[in-house]
Formats: sequence, structure tokens, C-alpha cells
Amino acid sequence: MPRTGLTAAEIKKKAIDATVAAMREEGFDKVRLTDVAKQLGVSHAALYLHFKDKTALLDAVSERWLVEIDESLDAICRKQGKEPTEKMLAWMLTLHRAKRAKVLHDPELYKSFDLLANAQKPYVQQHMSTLMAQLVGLVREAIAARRLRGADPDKMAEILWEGMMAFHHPKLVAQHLDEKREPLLRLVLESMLKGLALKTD
Amino acid sequence: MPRTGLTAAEIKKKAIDATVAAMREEGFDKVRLTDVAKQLGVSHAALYLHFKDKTALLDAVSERWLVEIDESLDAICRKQGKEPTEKMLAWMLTLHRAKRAKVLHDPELYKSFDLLANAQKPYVQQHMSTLMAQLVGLVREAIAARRLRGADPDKMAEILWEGMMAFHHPKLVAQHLDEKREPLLRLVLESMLKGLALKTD
DNA sequence: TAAGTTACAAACTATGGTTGTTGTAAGTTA
DNA sequence: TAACTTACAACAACCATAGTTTGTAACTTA
Repeated sequence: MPRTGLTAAEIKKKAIDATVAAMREEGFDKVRLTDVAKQLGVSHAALYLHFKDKTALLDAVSERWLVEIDESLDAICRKQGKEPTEKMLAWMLTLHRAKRAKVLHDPELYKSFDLLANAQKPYVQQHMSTLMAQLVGLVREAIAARRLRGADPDKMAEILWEGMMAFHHPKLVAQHLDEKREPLLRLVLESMLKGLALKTD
Repeated sequence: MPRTGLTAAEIKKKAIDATVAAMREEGFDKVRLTDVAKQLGVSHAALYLHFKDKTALLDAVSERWLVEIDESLDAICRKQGKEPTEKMLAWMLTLHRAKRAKVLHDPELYKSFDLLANAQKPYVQQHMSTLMAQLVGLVREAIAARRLRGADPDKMAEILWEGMMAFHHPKLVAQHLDEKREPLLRLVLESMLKGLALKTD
């Protein structure tokens, strides 16, 4: 019965695509639902069948990106036969690069993400707990491989997370765009890993 | 010949005091030079004899606070006969608490400071290099006391600084006001110190 | 009945004129 | 002549209102 001939999932995807295009074009705080709808060839009211309100549509853009990050990090976690601490470095580097790349060549999208950083949106929470679960997993592996020592992997992951904040937090990533921070990232991570390789409980 | 009967330094200090009061009262972005001048019993134009422009006056407020921090941290560095790593913990805790206290009970002043965080004002640069010099000093002491090992104290201080960013950066401090972060701060610092106690060059 | 429309009210934003603030130049006083 | 004032121009904040955009309800179609 849809006159567009598309399923709900398809039109949702297209709506998000059009929103991304509008953000890039006009800036994220100047996106108009009426323009997005025009792109899809429907009336603006039709968008409300798929998204609760404008915020939900904008959120969907960030959510898509966060899920992409989750997945590329998950791919690293799943890799077999690699040193757990090397995987952890790869994980941290990938996260750092993802944020850096975003702010560099998609600043308008990054802005919307940046504003979200302190927001208590459920999908941001979800993203955070996915990341923490992955990191805890890597810590457990490292403990199993005798590369780390300690009784509380959750706490160890939290320590690593906080210590690496300088390389992940939106504001801080944006602040150091012109510098090559990867060698420093490596050094910070290595010093923490060495410390956590001794007894830490 | 001054009709106020005050020296330049005195009136400068009073102007900063009045600006602080105005910020607390009205919010930092609503400070009016005319009100500040009224407090001092002079015309607003008189302020231009002591401050280049409004920005310079607002900056003076932040600068005063940054210098206070520099001094209280310096007091820690100067303390004799204490373990260097304990001093470093005290230093990090004091910096963390200073920022936390500011945002808690002087949010309007903190806001102005927060905006400055990425700004390239010379007195902010000055503050940063003072802090780094202090931290390098603590690292050198710790190396001398065989608590740390490594050939490059500057790099080690940088590592420690970046690793502790989560507890010092204005945005991050403001984001975790409701939590007790000191135990975590301690754990992050300890793990880095342990790592840096092994060979790191 | 899910996917859409049109039509309309409420909320927001852009505009332009008015008022208030900032910054400067020329003048005043101890 | 340093510390200040008054007077004024340039600029920014404020406020009313006209114009858009957002969100909803009642209606249409495959």
C-alpha cells in the first residue's frame, strides 16, 4: 500500500541519508524536515510515521555512526591469534582515528555528536556500554594470556578507559587535530599496561 | 593626581573584584563595563586606562584564578622530605579539586574559563607551561629517588599529563560533578607510575 | 490498515527598528 | 602629565512581529 513503493526500513534509511546530506550542505542545526521530505518525494508529515520527531531523526544520524564504530571495534576484538595487548592498542587507535576522521572531514556531523557527548540518550548509553564490554573482554583475554594481572577486569578496563580519555573525548580530539597524537597515545597506553601487568588489586 | 586616590595596581585589583561580583550576579556574558565602573565610582571610560578592552578585563579574572592554582601547586612541589610520587598524587588531586570546586560553587566564572580552554591566550599558555614545568620537576625528583626510570623526563611528564586529562579538562570535570572520582584518579595515576617505573625510553 | 495526504495550530526563527554598551578622541583637573 | 571626565560614533543586545518550520488531527488510498 505504500505509494513510495518502499518498506519502512528502506525509507528510514533514505531519510537518514537525506538528513546527512542536508547537514553537510546547510549545517546540522539548519536541517529542515521539509527539505528532507522533499528529497524523498513525500510530504514532511510522512516523516512522522517513521520518526517520533525531528530530534529522533537527527539522533538516528549519530546512532548510525556510533553503531559503525561499535562494529569496527568489535571486528578487532574478534580477531584470533593476536596478542591481547596488541589488540587493545589497535582498538584504541581505531577509536581515536574514527573520531579524528569524523571531525576532519565531516565537521557538521561531528558537531551533532559532540553536543550529544554529555547527553543521556539511550543509544549513547548503549554505545558506551558496548565499548566498555569490549574493553573488559580485551582485559580478560590479556589476563588469561598473562599479559595483565589483577582480580577486577571491570575496574582495570575503567582505568584504561579514563586514562585514554585524552584521545577519545570529542572535545579533546577536536582540540588536537593538527598534531600527530598516535605516538603519544601509544606511550600512554603502554605505560598503563605495564603498570597493570604488575599486581593491581 | 588620581581623583580616586588609588594607585593603578589598587584600582586594577578593585576592577577585577567588581567584575567577579558582576559575573556571579548576572552571568559572565552579561557583565557591563558601565556597571563595573559604577562599582568603582568612576566612568566606564576610566577602565580603559587600566585594561586594553573588555576582553582584557574578563581575561584578568581567569588569569587571577590560574595564577592561584599555579601557586598552590607550586607549594606542593616545594615541600621537602616527601616521596616524589606522593607529591605527584597530591599535585594531581589538588588540580582536580580546584577545578571541581570552581565549577561547583562558581559556575559562571568556570564558564569563562571553560571557553578559554582551547583559546591561545598568552596567559593560558603561561599557565600550561608552568604546570608542565612543575610536573617535569616532580618527574625528575622521582627519577632521582629511583621511583621512576627513564631518560626523558619531559616526555614522561607529557604522558602523565595526557593520561590524567580525564580529571583536569574543564569539560570532563564538569561532566562528572556528581561522582567521587578521586579513587579512580588515584588508580589511573598509580598504574601509569608503575608502568613508568619500568624502563620507558 | 499501513503509508500516505492536506490543512492547521503552536513553536521557532529571521528581520528590522530601537535602545543600550563599548570603545575613542578631545577636553579637564590635581 | 597621569588619572580622569564628557561626548559621541560604531557596534551589539533587545524586542516586537511577520514568516517558516514543526508537530498533530482528520481524511485518503492501495
